Amino acid sequence: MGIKERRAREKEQLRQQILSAARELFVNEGYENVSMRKIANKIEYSPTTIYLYFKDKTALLDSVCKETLLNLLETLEQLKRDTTDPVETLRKSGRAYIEFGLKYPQDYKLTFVVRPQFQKDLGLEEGSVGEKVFNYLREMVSECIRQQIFGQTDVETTGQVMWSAVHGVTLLLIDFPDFPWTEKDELIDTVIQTTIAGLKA
Amino acid sequence: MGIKERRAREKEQLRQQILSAARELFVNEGYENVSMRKIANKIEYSPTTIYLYFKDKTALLDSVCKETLLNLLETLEQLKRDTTDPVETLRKSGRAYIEFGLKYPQDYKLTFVVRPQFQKDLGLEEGSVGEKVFNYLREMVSECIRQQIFGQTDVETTGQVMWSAVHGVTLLLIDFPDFPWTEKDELIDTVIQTTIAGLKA
DNA sequence: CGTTATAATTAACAGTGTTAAGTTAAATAA
DNA sequence: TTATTTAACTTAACACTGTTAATTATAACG
Repeated sequence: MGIKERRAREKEQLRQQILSAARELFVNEGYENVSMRKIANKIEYSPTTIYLYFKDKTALLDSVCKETLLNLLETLEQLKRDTTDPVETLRKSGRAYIEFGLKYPQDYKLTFVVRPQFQKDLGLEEGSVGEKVFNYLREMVSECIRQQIFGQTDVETTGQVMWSAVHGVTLLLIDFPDFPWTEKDELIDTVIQTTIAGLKA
Repeated sequence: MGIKERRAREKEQLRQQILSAARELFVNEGYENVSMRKIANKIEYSPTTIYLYFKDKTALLDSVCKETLLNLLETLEQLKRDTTDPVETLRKSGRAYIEFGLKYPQDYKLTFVVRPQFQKDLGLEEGSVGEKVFNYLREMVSECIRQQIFGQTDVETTGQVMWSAVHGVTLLLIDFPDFPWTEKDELIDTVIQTTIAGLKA
């Protein structure tokens, strides 16, 4: 019965091929400017073949974003293993999050800005990768609160405040590259430190 | 020579008619889901007539956004006139900014997220409305620093930190409406207060 | 009235996401 | 091996999109 397995493997391979072609095009040319025919051309299949593997264009986008989030999650969890002080972990995580966004700006925007617009019910639903990323944030914040480092005592609100700050500065740096920002690293540090200081107060 | 004036007036009137039809549709159905034909239908003209008044769809979008920003600017400046305490002004301005974004989410995203991506030279360039909004923020922050309320002494960085926070929470609330946020008003207040507290420290 | 300028329209092009029907190729059964 | 069934893929088509060029209607001027 190795035949079925081989075929399943081949199917999975083509699925991956479609996915990486889509990612490359989405990232380089923007979701709106990439047509199904363009993706099909790139992988040398007919446009309709894609529909045998993905329900529609937004499902394709969804899969691309999921991969990206898994990537971010891995980076963050590695970081937690390497640090013990909760505030320091939070600080480093904030930095890692922002740097991830700046390193893959298109992916970041696709995941946190474009996707929710097209699939309002998805993004942070139960069991999703997005939820896992926020759960990671919850844990870190929760540890800070447990050790009575923060004045603010609500885990949810505290996490959301932190997320707002890093999300905001990430997008501003991405979207207005020509704005006379304070030197990038300094700005990022100040955003994080200010927010943490505010939470301590 | 009153004829020419009347015709110019009529032209301007139709221009405004197009603009407000476009705004209404953009806001209610989203830029992507509004076709030129839909706008044309609404004003009972042929689609191509629009092109006699606006270069293309993005130019139409541009005009809509500019109006929106002017609106925001006016709201903010009114607010400054009504308040004396600089920190209080800053707090209220942050609130007004966020509420503005939540009231016109499409406009907000188009102006601060989508548009800069496609028209890199626009958005905050010299003389633009966007620049004026940030200048407003500069003034307020500057006053706080002058009165030695903030520990942070750099006007630019301080303004950028503040902007990051409000921009971030605005977009998160817009893009993830189903996420279990802390009660909206409380979250907004906490974001602003935390950031201000952090800047004071 | 006839002429000229201008405003608005019709028809068309090249492209989009997506579906239904048709074709090819490979695996199974006889 | 040959016939049949099943899965994979493609072709053709639909109803849209933004936009342009050519054309017609309308109003102002000499």
